[in-house]
Amino acid sequence: MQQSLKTIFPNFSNELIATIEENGSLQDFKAGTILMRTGQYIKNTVLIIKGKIKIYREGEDGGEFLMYYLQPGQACAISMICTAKSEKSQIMAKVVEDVTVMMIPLQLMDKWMMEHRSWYEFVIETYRSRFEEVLEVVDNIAFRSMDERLEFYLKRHSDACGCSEVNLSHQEIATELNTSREVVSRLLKKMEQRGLVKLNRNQIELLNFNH
Amino acid sequence: MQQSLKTIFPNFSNELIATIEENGSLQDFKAGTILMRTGQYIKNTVLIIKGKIKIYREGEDGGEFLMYYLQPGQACAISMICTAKSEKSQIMAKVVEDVTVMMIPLQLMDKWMMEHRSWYEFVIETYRSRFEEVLEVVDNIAFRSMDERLEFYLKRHSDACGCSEVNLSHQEIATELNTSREVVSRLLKKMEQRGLVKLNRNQIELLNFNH
DNA sequence: TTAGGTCTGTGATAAATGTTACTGTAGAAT
DNA sequence: ATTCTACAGTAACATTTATCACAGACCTAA
Repeated sequence: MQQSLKTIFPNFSNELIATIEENGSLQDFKAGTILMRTGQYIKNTVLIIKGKIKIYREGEDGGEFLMYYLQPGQACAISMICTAKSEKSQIMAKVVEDVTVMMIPLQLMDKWMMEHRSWYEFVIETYRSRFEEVLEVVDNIAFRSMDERLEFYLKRHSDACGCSEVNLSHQEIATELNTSREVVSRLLKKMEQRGLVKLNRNQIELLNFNH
Repeated sequence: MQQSLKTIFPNFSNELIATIEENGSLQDFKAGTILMRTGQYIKNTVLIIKGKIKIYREGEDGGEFLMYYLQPGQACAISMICTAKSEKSQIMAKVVEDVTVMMIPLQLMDKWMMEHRSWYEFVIETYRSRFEEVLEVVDNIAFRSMDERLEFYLKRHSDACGCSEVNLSHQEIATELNTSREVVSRLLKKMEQRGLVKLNRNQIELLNFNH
C-alpha cells in the first residue's frame, strides 16, 4: 500500500505518506454514488486513489452542470477549502467509475499544512489547478456557443477516460451542459456530417479529435 | 498607518502587521489602470487597502467578462495562487475607483504561511470566498437568462459602490456581460416599465432592489 | 451656433437555442 | 412473439439573443 500511495502522489514525503496511512481511512464507492451533495457539511478531505469522480454545480431547478473531473492523484479542492471552517459544500460530487478514496478528517488537513511541506504544496497546487479549471468553464459558457461547448465536452470526456468512445446518452450529455436532448442530437448529427464523430446507440465514437 | 492596516485587516496579528509594513510596498493607482493582464507573470501578492478593482476573464475575441470585485480588506486570490510557482495570470484586473494597494513579494507570501497563523487563515479564506464567487458566476451564466443576469449585475454593482446609482453606459454593461448594447438597452427598458429602475443618460437609478 | 461625437431607443431581421410533438428503432422483459 | 421502455431523429414552432440600420438626444469643442 505504501508503495501505491507513493506512486499516486509522488510528491508526498515519506513521513506524510506514513501519516496518511495511519490517520486516513480508505473507502470504496460504486459508480453512481453521490459522494457529496450541495449544502451538506463537509467533514473530510478526499484524496482520489482510484477511479473517477465528476464535480457538478446544481441549479435551483435541478440542473446538474458539469464542472470538472477528479482523477487518481487529485483531491477535492472544495473539501479542502471548506473543511477549514466546516462549511457547506457548494457542489455535488458523483462517482462515475468505481473509486477508492482516502478520507482525511478535517482537523488533520489543517495540522499537516504546518507540519508537512509536501502537503502544503499539494494543497496550494490543488487550489490553483481547480481554480483554473473553473475559469476555463466560465470561458466556455461565457464566450462559446453550444456546438463548441459540446466539442469541448466530448474532448474532455475522452481525455478523462483515455479512450475515444463516449458511452453516454444524448440526454445525459444535455443535462451536463444544461441544454436539451434535441439540441445535443442536432449538433451531434452535424458533427457526424463533418466527419468528427460516428453515432451509435448509447455511444459516440470520436474520430478526428487530435486537437 | 499601523492603525489603519489593523482596521482594514482586523484578523491580522500585530506581528504580521508589523512584518507587512516592513516588507510590503504601498502603491497608488488611478481608476482605469490595468493592474494585471492575462498572461503576465505575477510577482506580487496584492492586498487592497482603499478603492475598488474589478477582475475580468478575457475572451480570445477581446471580450471582458466581469468575474467579481475586490474591495478593501480583500486580496487577489489569483495572485496568491500563482505566486507560489510564479505562474501566468489567468485574469485581468482593472482599477475602477482609485486604489491604494500593498504589494507583497511572492517569496514572503509563502514564508508567512508557515510563520503567521493569521496570514494562513486569511489566505485560505481568500481562496474559499473567491472560489465561491466564481461558482456563483458559473450559476448565472449556466442557469440564468440575460434579464436575470442583468439584474444580478446591477445589484452587485450597487452592493460594491454602496449606492443606488450605476454610472455606466449600456455599452460598458454589455461588454462586461458579454452581450450587445441593444440587448442591454431593451432589457433595461423593460425593467424601467416594471418599475425596477429609472433610466438617465449615463446613469441607472435602482429603485426596488431590496432583495 | 454648428459640427461631431457618444449615448440611447427601436424596428427589422437573422441566428441560436428551447419546446412540443411525433416517429422509428433497439433491446429488455414478459 | 408481443409489449414495454429508453433512445435517437426530426419537423414545426416559440423564444431568446445577436446583428444591422437608423434616428433622435445630449454634450463638447470649435
